[in-house]
Amino acid sequence: MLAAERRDHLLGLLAREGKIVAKDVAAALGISEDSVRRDLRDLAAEGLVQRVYGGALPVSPAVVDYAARQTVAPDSKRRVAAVAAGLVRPGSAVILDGGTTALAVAQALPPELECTVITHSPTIAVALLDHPTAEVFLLGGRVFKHSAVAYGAAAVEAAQNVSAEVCLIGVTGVHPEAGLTTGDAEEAAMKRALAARAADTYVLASAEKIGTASRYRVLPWAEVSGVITDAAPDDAVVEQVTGQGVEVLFAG
Amino acid sequence: MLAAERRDHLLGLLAREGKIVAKDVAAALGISEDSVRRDLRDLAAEGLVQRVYGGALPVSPAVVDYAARQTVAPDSKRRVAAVAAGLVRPGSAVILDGGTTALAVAQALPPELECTVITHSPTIAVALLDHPTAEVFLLGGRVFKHSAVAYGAAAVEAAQNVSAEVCLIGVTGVHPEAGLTTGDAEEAAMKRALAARAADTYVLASAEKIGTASRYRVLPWAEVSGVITDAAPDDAVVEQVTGQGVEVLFAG
DNA sequence: ACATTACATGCAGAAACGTGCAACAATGGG
DNA sequence: CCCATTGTTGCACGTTTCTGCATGTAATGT
Repeated sequence: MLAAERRDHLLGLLAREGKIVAKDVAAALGISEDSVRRDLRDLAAEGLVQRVYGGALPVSPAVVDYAARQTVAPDSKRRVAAVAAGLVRPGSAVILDGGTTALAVAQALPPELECTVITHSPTIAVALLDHPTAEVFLLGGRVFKHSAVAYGAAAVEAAQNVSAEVCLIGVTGVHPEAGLTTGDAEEAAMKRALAARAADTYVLASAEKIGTASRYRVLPWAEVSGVITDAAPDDAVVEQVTGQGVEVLFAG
Repeated sequence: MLAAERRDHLLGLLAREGKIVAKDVAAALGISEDSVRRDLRDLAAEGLVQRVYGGALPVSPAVVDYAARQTVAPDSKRRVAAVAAGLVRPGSAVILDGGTTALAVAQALPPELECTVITHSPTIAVALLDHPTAEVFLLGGRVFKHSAVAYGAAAVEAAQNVSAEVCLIGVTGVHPEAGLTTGDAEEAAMKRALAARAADTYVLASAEKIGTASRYRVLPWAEVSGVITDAAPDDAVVEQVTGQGVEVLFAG
């Protein structure tokens, strides 16, 4: 990340959020707090920001848009997302399904991680515009409002032209016998197409989905490499899944 | 690799990614960092790039700031967008290019209007999730951070499978002789592919773009149905354009 | 009052920079 | 055809700039 670029980023952040917290920015960008402080000092010298203890504020505190606040995912989702993000190796490609947990994964990708993200979710594509190094490949198709992702024939066809090391998919049901399930047939087909293009498929399964099943099957256990969940390790259902030869990663 | 070719490559890269890192470009092209630095120095002398430590940035980094994308468009853009939205007939399909003005068009579509929106901008796709009736078809491809749209070979290919009544495109230059121009060759090709799939092509041209030209031509006037602008009707350039047989719609 | 956090300063390693120089290719007379 | 000139490219060198860590100090909060 270029120094000048970082300064632009700070100004954009200030315009968007109305304030800058040095510590948070440093963590978000993966740089030291010293650099942020130096940048803020310089920007303040140019009169572009107002330096305050702990960060900076806009010079004219009048016009602040708090509307565009990014909503923060709940803790459980964030923990699952953090583990999932850890599966993405530098230089590799990852297929990201839609849904809020997958979005959390995108936001959890370390800023310095160079990787390719393949997704059929425009929401995730937009979220990753902020990411300094991630390359995004968007799978097109008809966009469905309720799930906010592209699927259907065109999207499935587009998926045939990509491949990746890892695929991270979200489902509505995770059941020992039924496997992974979801509530819509087209959606199931799309997820299946995505999983087929990756060497390993991991499922993002927050605790409340464990043990439930929906109408349409996405994948049988045989085609799943692992499940990432925040459920308890001694959960009966989880143990049954483990018995199917599926790796279970716990996001404690 | 020719020197001039290299310079074009740098300008394209800057338009696509929003930044140039000297070290990375040198590695990617297999040339020395010195050559890249020399090119950047020359381009900066011509005012085409802004030289910074480690690479270069666009001359006006504010033009496509992601923060600005999210906030409300200025009045002039909103007026242009309103006129453009009026071109979309109920039940018809419209191809929407990327950019802030096109986003404003998406936001200006009346909620009760049933239409199909075809776009290569994930930002617009997300914005239209709110729209109750609009059907969105997303064109996939590699997503470029700086312009926040998908283009490249895959996106152009995806565009071949759609068609629409109207195409609304944004450009960086609108010039009587040069026609419509933009700063990146790939981007120009994408816009061209979009325009080719619609019966009528209209250009979103806020006043400041009138009379300017960039390096790469998108379309000649013969292939443009009309221009939507907030420039003055008696503007000399506008009158020249009208003389080319192009309809000019004023967003007063 | 005390612990915690933020800050400034100094320092060292790393990275980027500019300059000069030599090798090389292209152009243009002679 | 040959040679000189010009311009470009990559390398080597010393210099400047940046960055993160460590230290000590100031500000804040409990």
